[in-house]
Amino acid sequence: MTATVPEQHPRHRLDDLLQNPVRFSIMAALDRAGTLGFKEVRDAVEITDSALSKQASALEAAGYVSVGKSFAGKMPRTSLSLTRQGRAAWKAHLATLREIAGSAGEL
Amino acid sequence: MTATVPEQHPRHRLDDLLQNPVRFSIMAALDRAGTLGFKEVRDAVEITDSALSKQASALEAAGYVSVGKSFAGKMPRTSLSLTRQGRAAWKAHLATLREIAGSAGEL
DNA sequence: AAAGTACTTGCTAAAGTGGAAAGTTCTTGG
DNA sequence: CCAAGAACTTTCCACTTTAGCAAGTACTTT
Repeated sequence: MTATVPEQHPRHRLDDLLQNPVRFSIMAALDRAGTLGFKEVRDAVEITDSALSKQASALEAAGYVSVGKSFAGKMPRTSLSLTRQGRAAWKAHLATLREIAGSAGEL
Repeated sequence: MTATVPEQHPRHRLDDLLQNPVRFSIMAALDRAGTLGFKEVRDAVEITDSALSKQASALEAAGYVSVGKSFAGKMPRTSLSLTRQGRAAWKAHLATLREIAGSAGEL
């Protein structure tokens, strides 16, 4: 016979990092846009520089977003984009949300 | 001319209460099932009695779920179900999530 | 030299959680 | 009648997360 693995609620598969609405929104914005500048994300998600800086660092540390430093003329430009891993985590998270909510046209 | 209301990120419309994965899962379970007993929810969502009791109270206080006390024989039975308001909040929350994630087949 | 741009970091205070354990109110077994 | 359970509830508490503000860094512009 095949051993039955104790089913766990899909909730346990939700990504802790993506639970937070700010990070969720950042990821969503990047997923849509591909790459965005610091200010663009800040304005799109409507948060303070401080908050974005912190959350972006958290996402970077997790390997979900890559932070690129370049220059626009002489001024520094920080651009954000999803890493392959980040995109995968994002899709998995959405799939889990759907699973919990009941995939049927609901969500 | 018509005054332009400063657009706000849909994130601001996410329901704080439904942000929490446990409460999110409880709501999802009740939305699907209609009514569930305390133990059923506890087992479905995989949480401790303590946690469910607390979160259920929070949802009740918010007017999202109605907690019914009845008897199964002589033993008390607590049953939970969504209130009209709770169902509305649930749908709105999902709609906002979809909006942020990018409604296109994504989520 | 002073001010500004683009971020980053330190600090703090408030909130949100969960687990363990004790408490409630009944019911049932000995 | 008393000890045990069942079905929750509440208290206590330790921890984690976050936001916001203020200060700091590294340049550039006036």
